[in-house]
Amino acid sequence: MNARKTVNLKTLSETLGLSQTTVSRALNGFPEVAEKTRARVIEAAQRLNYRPSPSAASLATGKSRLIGHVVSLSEHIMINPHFADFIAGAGETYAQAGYDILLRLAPLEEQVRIYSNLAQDQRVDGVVVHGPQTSDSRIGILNSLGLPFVVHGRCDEEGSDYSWMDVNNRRAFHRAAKFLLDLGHRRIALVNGLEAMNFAHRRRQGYEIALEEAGIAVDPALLHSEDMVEPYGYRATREMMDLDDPPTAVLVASVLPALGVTRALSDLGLRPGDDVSIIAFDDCLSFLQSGYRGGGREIPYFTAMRSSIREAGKRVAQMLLDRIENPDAPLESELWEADFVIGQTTAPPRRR
Amino acid sequence: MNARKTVNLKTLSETLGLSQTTVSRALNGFPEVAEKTRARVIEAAQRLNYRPSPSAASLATGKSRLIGHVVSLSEHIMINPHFADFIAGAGETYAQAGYDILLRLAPLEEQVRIYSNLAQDQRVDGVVVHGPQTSDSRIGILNSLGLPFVVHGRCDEEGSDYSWMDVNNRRAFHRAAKFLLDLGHRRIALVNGLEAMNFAHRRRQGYEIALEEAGIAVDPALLHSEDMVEPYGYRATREMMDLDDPPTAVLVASVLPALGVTRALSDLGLRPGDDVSIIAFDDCLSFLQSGYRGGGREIPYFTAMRSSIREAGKRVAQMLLDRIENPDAPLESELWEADFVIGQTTAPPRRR
DNA sequence: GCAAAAATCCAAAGCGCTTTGAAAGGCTAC
DNA sequence: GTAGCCTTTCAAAGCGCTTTGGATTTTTGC
Repeated sequence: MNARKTVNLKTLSETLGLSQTTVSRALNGFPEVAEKTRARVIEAAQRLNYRPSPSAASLATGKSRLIGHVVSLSEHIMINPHFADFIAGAGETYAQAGYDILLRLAPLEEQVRIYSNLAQDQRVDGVVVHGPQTSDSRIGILNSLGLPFVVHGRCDEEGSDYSWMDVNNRRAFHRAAKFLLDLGHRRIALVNGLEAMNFAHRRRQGYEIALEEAGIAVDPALLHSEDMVEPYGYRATREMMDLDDPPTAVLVASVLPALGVTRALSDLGLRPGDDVSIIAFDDCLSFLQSGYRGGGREIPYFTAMRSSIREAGKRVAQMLLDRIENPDAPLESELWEADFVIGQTTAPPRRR
Repeated sequence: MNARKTVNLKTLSETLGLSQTTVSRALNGFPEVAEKTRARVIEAAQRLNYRPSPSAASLATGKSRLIGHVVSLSEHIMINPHFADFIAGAGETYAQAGYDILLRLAPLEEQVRIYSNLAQDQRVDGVVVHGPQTSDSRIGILNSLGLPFVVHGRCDEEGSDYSWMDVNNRRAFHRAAKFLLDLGHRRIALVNGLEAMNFAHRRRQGYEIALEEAGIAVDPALLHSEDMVEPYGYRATREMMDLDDPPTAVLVASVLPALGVTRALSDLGLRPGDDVSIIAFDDCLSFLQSGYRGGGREIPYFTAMRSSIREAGKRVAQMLLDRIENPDAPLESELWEADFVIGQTTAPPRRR
């Protein structure tokens, strides 16, 4: 009825016959207000549908309750589809804590400037760094800006310390390669992500170490490094299967290009597993997932290294919120091991 | 050197020997300031790296330069992957105009409340409505809140008027079904999206009208309606191919389930096109795209109805920004026609 | 040359919140 | 009863911007 004008602290406190100070403190849980008063205040606030203005609060406190995610469109002018799942996880955590996501698209080379601006403007309370390169200038800048941040992944830069959460990509790929080697494969291809990205770099290391341990030389013709999309897997596979000595197994950086790999094989009349083995890194992308959540009865399609990127989003978000709450706490980092699941796409190599 | 404390309007105006008013107006392009003064002000602002505080500006003007996107996690607890591409388009438009995205995850049933809060808090200057249902309560609320918004899609609710941008889904599916009918198919399946969504509802209408025109009864056994993910296409296809009278062609709501359809066929030793025709709605998802941007030489894989969801994002964002600039302008709406492209997955039905 | 109009610029009042520093009220202890 | 100590509440000063309603200066018109 009388919700004509939106009620603010002033009118609320006048209604209650209290000062703005007391009302503000009552609502923000300060100890120096009598519980009885607090109850009165809270009741009135709810009844009058009072909500503090975020911009006013932000101006007064310097906190925006916004978390920055600056993402770059990758080569194909797209948002990395893995990002959607990451953000789904992170967003859930933020929502519970009363934070929102501020999303900005910007090419990598502008991100340093953007972080500076976001920090100076106090537009966000913290940021998540996506897709760290092997050596990444964003880290140093963020540290010097004093803006809380957590890196999803790592970079190998010495010196500056920072919070991060990563999957043990090197070990995962080492293990997968070893699995194929143990099956008897000798010609193993790596359809990797962009190796400027640190995660891809590490995956390659794992792969190479395994080959080395088996006394097998790395063949550049079996190495690919691109954005992890479906057509890439297709193209790479078609190329390699044309070689004189084609691979008998393929290690793929994501289920997305792995789909391309299977499509290529299918075009060639080959069957994954029987003819060519495939192991993919499975980020548990929700729109591709099959039989993972569903009780585990079904045999998954791909043999895979598996780690939910959505769970990673949750965890990174939580780490960041913790840092924001407590900026002086020691830096944290977490390394997750990927699961290894055996599906239908691996078998010993076919005899020639 | 003296960048100790961040420079604000006050210090900047003192440095210049001007009032805050003049400096503010000079920077915001008001006409009543001499061009010479304006130049001086702008120069000084840049030199001192002055940036107006967003929260202060927001408090003073009531504008946040934030666009709200409230998205619900769909049944599979995921962000719809189509959304990522939409936001990639929209984000580009926003970035150019100096807006950011405020992203919030929330189940559909909470969105009405959330919109009310966002409006009351003046946290966003406008919102994009995603995934409109056939009858959607969000529209009415937004209109009564006076918060500028544009709907991606439409709802069929009478009465309340609103801005929207949609693809002509009914016509696209009508045309695709007709194409299959003309090829001689009589058993055509529809692997649709969730029919609570208006777009899916309209697609089904197009499909049914085409069948009706051809004098063919709709067979419920050939109708599916679920979240558009890969395993869904797989499962639906496996089920239908087990029928006594299996379909000879499938109309699929997205390339994602279409991948599942091909996987199912491949498992059955059937080839898309030769054995079973497939037409998919292709949103030009960037991570699946093949040979679309690349000059058009290659024959696309799927025969498809095609409309870039990324371009839709761009357009919707622009429409929203226009509305925010000029809230009293007449409502706009746009209906896009999908392209129809012939790929490798359609052929006349195989003779029995 | 002078009144009127136009062009510039300014002081101060918000916007709605948090927080400092102090006052008032209520209680205990002697 | 009153000094002293919590407890509870408050007035007022920001936070950094925009904007209203003048004031001042310059230009224009005749």
